[in-house]
Amino acid sequence: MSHTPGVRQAQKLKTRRALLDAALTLLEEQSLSSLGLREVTRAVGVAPTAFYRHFRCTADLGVALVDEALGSLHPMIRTTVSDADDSEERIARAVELIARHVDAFPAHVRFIARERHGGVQRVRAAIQEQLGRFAREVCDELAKDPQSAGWSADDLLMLAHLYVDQMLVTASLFLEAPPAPSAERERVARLAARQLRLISVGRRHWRD
Amino acid sequence: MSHTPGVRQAQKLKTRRALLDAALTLLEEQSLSSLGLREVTRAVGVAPTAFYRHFRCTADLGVALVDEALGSLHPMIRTTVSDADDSEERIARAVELIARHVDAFPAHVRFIARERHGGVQRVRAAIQEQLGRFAREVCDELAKDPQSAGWSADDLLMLAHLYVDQMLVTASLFLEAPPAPSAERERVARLAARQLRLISVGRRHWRD
DNA sequence: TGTACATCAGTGAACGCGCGTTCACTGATGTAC
DNA sequence: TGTACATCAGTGAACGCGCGTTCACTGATGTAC
Repeated sequence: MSHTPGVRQAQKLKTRRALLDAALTLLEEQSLSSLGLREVTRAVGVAPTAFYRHFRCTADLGVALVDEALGSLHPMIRTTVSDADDSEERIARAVELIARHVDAFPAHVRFIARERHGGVQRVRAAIQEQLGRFAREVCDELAKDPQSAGWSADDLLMLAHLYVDQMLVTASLFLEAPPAPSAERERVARLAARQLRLISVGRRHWRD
Repeated sequence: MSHTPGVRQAQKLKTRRALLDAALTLLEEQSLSSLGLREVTRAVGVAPTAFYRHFRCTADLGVALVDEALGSLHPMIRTTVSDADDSEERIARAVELIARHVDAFPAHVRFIARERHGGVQRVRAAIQEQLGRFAREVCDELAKDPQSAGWSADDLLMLAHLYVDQMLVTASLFLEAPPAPSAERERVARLAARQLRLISVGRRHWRD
């Protein structure tokens, strides 16, 4: 039981952070299943064997990255969806929120998009589980809306999955577009907004 | 100019097929960026150097796989969408078509889902291009429908992308569900049907 | 506060292994006459 | 049809290299008294 944080533990966490950050950078141009342990330690500037003080293998590191990356996506998706009512203005704001998140955490977004269907089973499972939790949370959010009166729990969850998938599709489109003020980016934003709007229209007339 | 097919060319094509098939099998449990040339030739039973008679590297092989895999997806998506009108029955049939396609070409579907955002740039680009062509084709199909009267070309393309993405999401859900008659599979089918229905409802009331 | 011992994050040498690529080759298939 | 030569898909040895993992280690940090 150490009450003080401890210099040693602080240094260990710092190295761990450096390993995670280096991995995330390396993963912008390859998949986790080809990421080498030596690559990561080389990028950080520690001996290869230091890796084992933090992770048993690169797959373990991948699982840790999932938690980090989806931890940062979490509030974004939540806000986007609770904003996902009908008004044109609110939809535009939601899309802008996604765009900003992609700008702020491009490596996280890329990692999740890439490894969601990637070659490392445990990482895929971790992502699926987290996205499932998101969908259930979005579902709860939607349930509060008076517009959801008469909807079965099953139908609300269906809609929640549609929103979550749509967020990811949009995020990955922003990822490929040039960053700040570009025509391509505007195009993606307008596309995403109209797709969200179409889903909202479907939602409004679902029980007609 | 050889008028006869030629024993030699036939044998070459046979080896090429074997390489592609072996790669596709190996890619069910890893990503293209970690697929080794020696792995593939070992699985086929030829010398590693034989690989170079067919492809310059595994990325080239990947691009060849994209064309094959999306060639087989092509008619499926087309039929699905041209069926995507309102009736409950037609939507159910479209979903069943997707399910059957996943059963028939699971490795193709997995490959596309995995490499769409995977670590090999040229393969990603090839997939994006093909999916773009699909969307435009679907767009043409939608344009024929009287329901599309008053839709701008842009809005139709937006809807087409929504359908194409939705097809892929659904296909990849079927991929993870146990195959023939399972409760999980039925659950996925019903979910997909309701999502398609919600999109159809949105489409019908788009111009309200 | 000072001392003696324990912990443990990071080291560096060593290992066996499979990788991608090169090269000169072989021998069946194809072609010209 | 038969012969002589060209083509080229697949071979097998060899290469240098970076990989993941093991091990005994070092020395700063932490702990007990």
